[in-house]
Amino acid sequence: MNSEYAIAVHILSLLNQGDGPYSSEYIAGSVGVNPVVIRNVTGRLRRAGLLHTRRGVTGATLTRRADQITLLDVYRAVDAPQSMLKVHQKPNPNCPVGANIQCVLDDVFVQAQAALESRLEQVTLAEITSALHEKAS
Amino acid sequence: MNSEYAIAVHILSLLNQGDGPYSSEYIAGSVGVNPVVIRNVTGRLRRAGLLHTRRGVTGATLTRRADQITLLDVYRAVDAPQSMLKVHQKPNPNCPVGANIQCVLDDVFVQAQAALESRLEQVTLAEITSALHEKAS
DNA sequence: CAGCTTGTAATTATAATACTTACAAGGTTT
DNA sequence: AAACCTTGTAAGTATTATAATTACAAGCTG
Repeated sequence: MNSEYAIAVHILSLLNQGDGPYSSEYIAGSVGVNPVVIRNVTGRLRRAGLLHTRRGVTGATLTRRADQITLLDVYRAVDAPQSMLKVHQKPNPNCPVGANIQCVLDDVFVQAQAALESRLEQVTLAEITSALHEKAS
Repeated sequence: MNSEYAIAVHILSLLNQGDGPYSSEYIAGSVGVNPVVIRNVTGRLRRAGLLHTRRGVTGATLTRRADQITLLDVYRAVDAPQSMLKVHQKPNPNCPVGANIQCVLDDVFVQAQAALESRLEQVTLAEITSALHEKAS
């Protein structure tokens, strides 16, 4: 898991403040990374339909209200893995355990991942913004 | 996340078959990694109190029944991260969003992680063994 | 004692992640 | 139109994480 997910939420939180437009360079300053990283992440968010950008013109805008964007939407937008729990790659197919462990583990890992994603689905960008305001005051 | 967790479950599943003792080299053959990797993981499992090994003597044995070992026990035994979702490291403290995003995100990530772990807690080693037998038949 | 085992430190190899440079494509301003 | 911005992307480098391996001390057993 890389940190693009956290960066994506950070970007959307900024956009949701409203007083834009924000250039990729400005956002990069807030996030603490190179502007190219911002442009790559906004690219994914755009392809996922969460925001709108135009080549050559400064700023990005959300395509829908913040209470209509869940953290699961964001998770799926970035290149997040199917399951964060990794199965080992080379079990011995000649061993009764080795032959089937990947399949059995994958079942469990998918269920655990679903539980995690279900929790992310319950949090909206609007709630993140609220929490940020609360911390700031 | 590394694959030590999957390897740990694999090891415990082997031990739960009963017809041991299994040397680290034998286990390595089933898992598909170097014997040293097995010895490192069994070391963590031993320190977590899940199995018993002795220097110089072949084999490892479970310290309790398989239905008393959950996948969460195993997860905590290996060096699994507090949260699998990573917060970005260098947000700008002079920006209202950057100053608080880590804290807000961490709250959410901890909750999501708890949901995942709760699911792991519901699965026992005994159930993994059952699933393996079912697949094998 | 000889020959095995496990435990652990240290090293190397490989892969994942992060960072940066470079530049084309497109818009805006004068 | 020209100068100067912006975003989108590809490509290359640096850094870090992970995996694999070597080496050997500590310990058991016959």
